Amino acid sequence: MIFVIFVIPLYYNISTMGKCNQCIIRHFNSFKSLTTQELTCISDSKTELTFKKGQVVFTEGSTINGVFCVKTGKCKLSKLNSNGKEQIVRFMKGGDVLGYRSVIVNEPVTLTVTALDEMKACFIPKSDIMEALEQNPKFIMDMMKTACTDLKDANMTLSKMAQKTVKQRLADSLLFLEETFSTNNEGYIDIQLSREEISSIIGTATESAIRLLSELKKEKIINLKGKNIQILNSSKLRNISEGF
Amino acid sequence: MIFVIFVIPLYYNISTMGKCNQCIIRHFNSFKSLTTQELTCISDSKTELTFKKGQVVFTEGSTINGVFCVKTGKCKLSKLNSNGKEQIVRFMKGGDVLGYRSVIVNEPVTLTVTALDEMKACFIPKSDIMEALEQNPKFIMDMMKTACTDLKDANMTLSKMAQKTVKQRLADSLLFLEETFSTNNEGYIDIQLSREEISSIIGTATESAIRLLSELKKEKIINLKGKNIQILNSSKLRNISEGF
DNA sequence: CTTTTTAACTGATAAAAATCATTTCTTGTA
DNA sequence: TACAAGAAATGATTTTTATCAGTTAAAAAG
Repeated sequence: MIFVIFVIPLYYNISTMGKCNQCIIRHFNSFKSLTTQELTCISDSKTELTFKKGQVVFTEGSTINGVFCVKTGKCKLSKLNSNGKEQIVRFMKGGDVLGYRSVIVNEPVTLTVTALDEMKACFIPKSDIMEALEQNPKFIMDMMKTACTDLKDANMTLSKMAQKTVKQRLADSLLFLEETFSTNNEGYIDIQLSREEISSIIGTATESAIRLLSELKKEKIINLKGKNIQILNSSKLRNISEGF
Repeated sequence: MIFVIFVIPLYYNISTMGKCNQCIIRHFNSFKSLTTQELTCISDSKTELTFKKGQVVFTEGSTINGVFCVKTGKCKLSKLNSNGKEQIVRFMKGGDVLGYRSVIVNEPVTLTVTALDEMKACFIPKSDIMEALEQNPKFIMDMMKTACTDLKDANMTLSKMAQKTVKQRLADSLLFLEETFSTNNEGYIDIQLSREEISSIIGTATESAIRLLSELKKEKIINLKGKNIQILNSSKLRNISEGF
């Protein structure tokens, strides 16, 4: 049903919408539970931001005073390790809410967020979010469910990371990326990542990631064109991921 | 302040306490936010359970109709991978609440829980939990914070798993186990794990875990006596964990 | 108290992955 | 358009880790 709502107004220019009330994106996240009054209140205090590709939204350890509701574009959430290597923990796209954990627990953020393409997001002050959480039981329940789902995903990823080989993890990540970001009209996964970033998802050396991508290409399981990746044989990829 | 409450009634036999009102454990989790009335209600419908070492509380994929509030003992939360190997995702002990994610999202559980020693827990029916969540804003906020903290920990673990070597992960895990379960009067970490379980935490072959434990023993960084592990030099262990 | 079973350990070897070195390709810029 | 800088790719080598095989030690069963 949500999709119907989305499909109809595609010809809108989302980025110029000023009122939360009219924002389609909210139907994809917990903000759908907010009342008209709450949305109006947020509309008045929110800031619309645009991040360029590679621009950092916030850095691990910093204090943020609100959440970012992603409207368009994509970003990566990563952690810098003691050896200086980046580990990508998850991706976010339109509809996702950035920084809610930090706001709710009232702690600095623990992840660094970097835009992967031109990304537009609304910054909503902490006070508005906290007030809505306190006043609106449906809203807090929805946020809670988001947190729980994120937790489940994190545990799943953890278990995969720990037990799969690099090749299995790469196969798994490619399938995940296609599922999350779909494909463009040429059939390529609709996200542009450097080889280094791919290696940061699967937690391996960049050279290893490159080598394995080339292998998969040679085996005609994927197709590579610059940073574009196309999955040619997803069932084979699934088999690799499962270790067959 | 919470600790004061705990220290005084240590001579109670916790396991025979019938009333949630009088239960000390709740001061360590979200149940501290429940009203007397809510606690009384839960008291009436809860079941007190005892699990033997090795006993399974619930299995991945099953549907549970309530949460388990752990009173004493320890358990492991794990996931079975396609290759048949277990991955331990986290541990729980007295004060922790098991299964809340499943109850809130209304989905089957995604982890298997197994007791690691004699474990006592109260089973609280879903209806009681959901009612309290809906009625008591402080309670849902506390649960939310728990979920957020669990999420942060899961992301941290994920990043560690992905970027550290097996030896680094082992060092890290030993420090974590000591921090979480403290040491007994002989100085050993107060949890008994098989070598296979240790390898399931760090995601490696059992033989590798054994070999690295022996190495650490030879280097006088740890001491081993059967399943008991004592950390002799935690700063060296920290250095290993950080890759120095 | 033995026997049986299971877990812990050790060595040898194979496989996987990281590192280092170098080349080729892209991309942005003068 | 040419050039420099960075990214991607590839080969050679080393290190790490898994697997296999076998021994020893500990725990459970009779």
